[in-house]
Amino acid sequence: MNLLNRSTDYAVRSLIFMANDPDQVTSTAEVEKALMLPRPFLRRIFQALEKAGYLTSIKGHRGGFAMARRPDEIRLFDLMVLFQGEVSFGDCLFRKKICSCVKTCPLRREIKRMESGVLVRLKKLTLQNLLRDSAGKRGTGA
Amino acid sequence: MNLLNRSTDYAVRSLIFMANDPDQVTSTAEVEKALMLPRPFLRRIFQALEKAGYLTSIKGHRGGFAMARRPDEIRLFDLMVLFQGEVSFGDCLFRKKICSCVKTCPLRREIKRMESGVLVRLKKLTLQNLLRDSAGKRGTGA
DNA sequence: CTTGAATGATACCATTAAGGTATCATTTGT
DNA sequence: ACAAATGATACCTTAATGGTATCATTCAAG
Repeated sequence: MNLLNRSTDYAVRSLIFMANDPDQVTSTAEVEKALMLPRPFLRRIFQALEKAGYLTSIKGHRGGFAMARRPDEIRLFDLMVLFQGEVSFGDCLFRKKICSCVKTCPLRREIKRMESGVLVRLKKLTLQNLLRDSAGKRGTGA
Repeated sequence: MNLLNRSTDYAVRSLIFMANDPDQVTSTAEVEKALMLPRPFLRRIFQALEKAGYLTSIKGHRGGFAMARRPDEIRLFDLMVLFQGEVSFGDCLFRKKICSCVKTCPLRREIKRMESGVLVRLKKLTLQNLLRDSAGKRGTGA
């Protein structure tokens, strides 16, 4: 199982990388090289980040992307929503409909309880928190 | 996202159902009828539960399955392992190999922290806990 | 004023896993 | 003997994920 999918994961890694030089313009090519992530995929991710307001894009020769928000304004939770949709552990599995017993289902109740614990943490966790630890210069980033 | 997949989910529902009459032999046909779950799929699930020691099977006409363990000995966590494999939030996504930075990756560290919170709960949670709440007779089970 | 390096927008593709079905053999109560 | 059950296993279908490709546009630099 994975809490994050690739898009989210790559987005976080890239943002950490870029946040080490917040004013610099970074091209997908650079990120590809530095983090060894596939460029076309990165492009799609960055475009999404741009649309969502995390990055600004600079077009043309020597273009690229630059941070549009401070790292403490970027929450992991929001990135997950962006790339994975609703974050939830307990989508009812009962034949795709909500089963009649949602309200009382003890199993779901427990699952939801665990979910909310994780959600609290995810919503608190910002890029800044991750940066603090990954300390320092542009290297492997993570 | 879902913490449980269908197999686990159906397994839990079925076990709850069966545990309401622990000594009775229950056929997949009955469970299909009562819980409206697809019989061939249930069969596969029950066979797995039997192999893993949760159920005993009675072959032949009027056969079926019976509980082989007490509900307080059946942990959700173990069912998940059985039907979903290792329970983990943070399988490294970095191109399928463990990336060089596993040890220090701040992202992974956080993910693992959340994971362990959930694992603690999952390992504590038994069928008995779920039964207590679902209270009573064989009905919709949940 | 052309060239090449970059993004914008989008369509396409391939693989895998999940969910589910089908089949044939065997067992066993009636 | 028959019907109703499991044992074992192979097969199928679909959707999501991860990733690629393409064409148009922008723009700095020579």
